[in-house]
Amino acid sequence: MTRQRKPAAERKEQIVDEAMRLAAELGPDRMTTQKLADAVGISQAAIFRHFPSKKEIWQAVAARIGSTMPAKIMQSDAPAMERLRAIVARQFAFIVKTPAIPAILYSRELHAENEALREKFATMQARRHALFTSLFQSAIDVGDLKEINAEDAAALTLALIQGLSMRWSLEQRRFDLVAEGTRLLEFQLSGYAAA
Amino acid sequence: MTRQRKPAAERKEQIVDEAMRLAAELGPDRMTTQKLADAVGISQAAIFRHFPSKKEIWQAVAARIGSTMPAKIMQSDAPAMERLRAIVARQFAFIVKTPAIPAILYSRELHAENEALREKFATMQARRHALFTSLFQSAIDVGDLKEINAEDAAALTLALIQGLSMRWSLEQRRFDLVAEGTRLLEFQLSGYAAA
DNA sequence: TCTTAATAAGTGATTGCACACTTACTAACT
DNA sequence: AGTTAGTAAGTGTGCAATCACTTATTAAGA
Repeated sequence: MTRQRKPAAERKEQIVDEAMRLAAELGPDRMTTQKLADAVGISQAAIFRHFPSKKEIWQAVAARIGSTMPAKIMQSDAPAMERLRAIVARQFAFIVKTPAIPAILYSRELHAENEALREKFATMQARRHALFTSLFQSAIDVGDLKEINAEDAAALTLALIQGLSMRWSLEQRRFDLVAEGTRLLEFQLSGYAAA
Repeated sequence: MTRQRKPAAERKEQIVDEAMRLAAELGPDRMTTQKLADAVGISQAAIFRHFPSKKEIWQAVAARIGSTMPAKIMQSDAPAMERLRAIVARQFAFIVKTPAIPAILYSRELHAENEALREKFATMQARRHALFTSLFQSAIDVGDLKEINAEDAAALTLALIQGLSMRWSLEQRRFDLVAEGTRLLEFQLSGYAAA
């Protein structure tokens, strides 16, 4: 076999790429180092030159997801609900572009044994809940929304995002996540408009 | 080892019981026939006297879940939103009593290779969506709710149930699913009340 | 500017373990 | 005595991880 050497940094990136693709395609538990090696185009043993264990590969994947996640900022002068819409839309679009996210995040198997992943998930969750709550609250404060419970509204929005993207992932991505997601968000928000 | 014989029917029930418990605890993919045998208190080989393959165990679990699922009927003279509340509450309560449900239903691994399960899931999903839609629609028709899109409201309610119970399952059932769920449903419905 | 030593990135073969499933035998009920 | 529910000890497979070894790339000394 003709060897195709690549610098380690590049190869590691490639391994992470393929790991994410395979995780989305087969499910995290069905991704073996052999399949991963085949996808990358190197031997199974070579995988372990770049990562000391399979677990480390998942850590790298988690790190990659974390680092490419769109930053949640936007020009702060836009109305709060516009910002919320933009954030949610961007979130859905990101998931569509990175289908490994629901596959990995919602996999019980990884959750059960990967402390770091569980931690990361909980933190993300809490941060988004706080962000959404503050957005709802400021929209209420300026009178754009009626007097609702901002925390509940935030929790409902989060459940919407998660429930929908999980179903999208399980149903082999058969429906248009962005369209369906933004449509349902629009519907949810229409109930809160100030009288 | 002292043998503890039991009639096959009883033993099969017990195996299904433990399979559900372990699936909820460890995730379906982490449930091995050895762990299952330990939990039941028989040898691993004995499992295969009662089920020809592991796949058949999952079929039996699916059948059990299907048969114990609460029927969705209620006295039809109650207001539609009361019926919806009752159905959703019962659904959450059932999940709490049967935590294997989200673990199995939302597992990619089983989804990927168990055609029957995927089918069942899709059918359940469609039926519930239709039921919820009709309930919302009749509440609108009698003037209990304002003129909203009943299909969207139903979809949002379903996403709420699924998103929340998945998170409850992943987070090791750390929060009170029934309380949180009914609270969020209440909140969702409050937006639709007729003016 | 050519050797040449050092290092980086690969390979095929193997190990050890966990798994689903099988086989040959055995004790308990009727 | 015959059937049934069990066991102990296997089999083969797939897996992550390791091993001894090879080839490509880089860099230093002449």
